[in-house]
Amino acid sequence: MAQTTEHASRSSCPLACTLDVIGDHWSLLVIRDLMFLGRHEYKDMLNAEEGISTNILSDRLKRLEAGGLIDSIPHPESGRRKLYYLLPKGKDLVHVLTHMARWANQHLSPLVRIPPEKRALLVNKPDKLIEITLQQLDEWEKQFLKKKNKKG
Amino acid sequence: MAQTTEHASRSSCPLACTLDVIGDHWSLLVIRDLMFLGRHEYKDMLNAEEGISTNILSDRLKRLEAGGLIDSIPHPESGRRKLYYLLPKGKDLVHVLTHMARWANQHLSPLVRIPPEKRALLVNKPDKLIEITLQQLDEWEKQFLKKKNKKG
DNA sequence: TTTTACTACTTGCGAAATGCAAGTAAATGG
DNA sequence: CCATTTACTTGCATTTCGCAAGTAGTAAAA
Repeated sequence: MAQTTEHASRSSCPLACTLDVIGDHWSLLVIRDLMFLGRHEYKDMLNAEEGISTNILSDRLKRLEAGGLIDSIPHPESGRRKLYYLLPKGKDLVHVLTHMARWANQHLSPLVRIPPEKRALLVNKPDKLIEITLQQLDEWEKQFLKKKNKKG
Repeated sequence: MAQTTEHASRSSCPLACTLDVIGDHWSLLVIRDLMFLGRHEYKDMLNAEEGISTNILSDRLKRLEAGGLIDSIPHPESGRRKLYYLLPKGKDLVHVLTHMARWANQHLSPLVRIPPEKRALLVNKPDKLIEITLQQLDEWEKQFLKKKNKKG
């Protein structure tokens, strides 16, 4: 149960404790990449439109790994590549992220672009969207983690 | 629709846009204070156990105000005091925060202290907890904002 | 009335985090 | 073998945060 951030909290408030783990700009974007966008490699996350720096990406992956939210395996096709994936602790943030996306759709909409089918689900059936998301993560795992029951 | 953070996003992703507004450690704690803990004054937030600095608190209040999430009025009893409160845009973050609290309860529980009645609601009836929270905010507003329909 | 205390900030400066761009080591691919 | 890819690491400038003192306005106490 490592406390992985420089804001080692003096608080026992649940929200403060959560923010100690994921309360910075970049950590949640990394989790977003893994959860919704199928970005499992360092270079994929690095090339996302938000423009994270290499040192920050590396640092955040380390922290999330240390906190038990993500893990990684060597890529099955290449020894120089690496695949990151969400552990259950990380997956359980799907509700937080989904409600954030709903909030953005409601309050920041001129800035936000969501594909229409996704937007429809997000607005009308958020639970269904969550379910679909988690299923897709399951399928990814079946494909890539099936050979080793590693922290599955 | 001001973009109030240094991370002016190059992204149209809803999550990235949300994190541009509230994706730092302190902003969500300010919103938590207003939403769940009845801390409506600067000095109350300053004295919370997380230990925010005066300049950061002042800065975050300004940003949240500029982003339309909160507003303030003079305290009815004293010209040197000030009351901050959530606008609808800020209140709509109740779902995000509630799910964060649930996540903490599930995954960070040795660190987290939640009063038993609240924990029961959080775990079993989160929607009820949200409803109660919003009602309490309504009542606060009826008491303090009733004299001026100010951005109510 | 004057003095003291409270309130919401502001400020100066050191510490910490972030961002940029170049560099490095290991594993391919040609 | 050389060139490219991949996942980082590093040096340094910039930005943000944290600490503590300071400020201006509004009471409250003497």
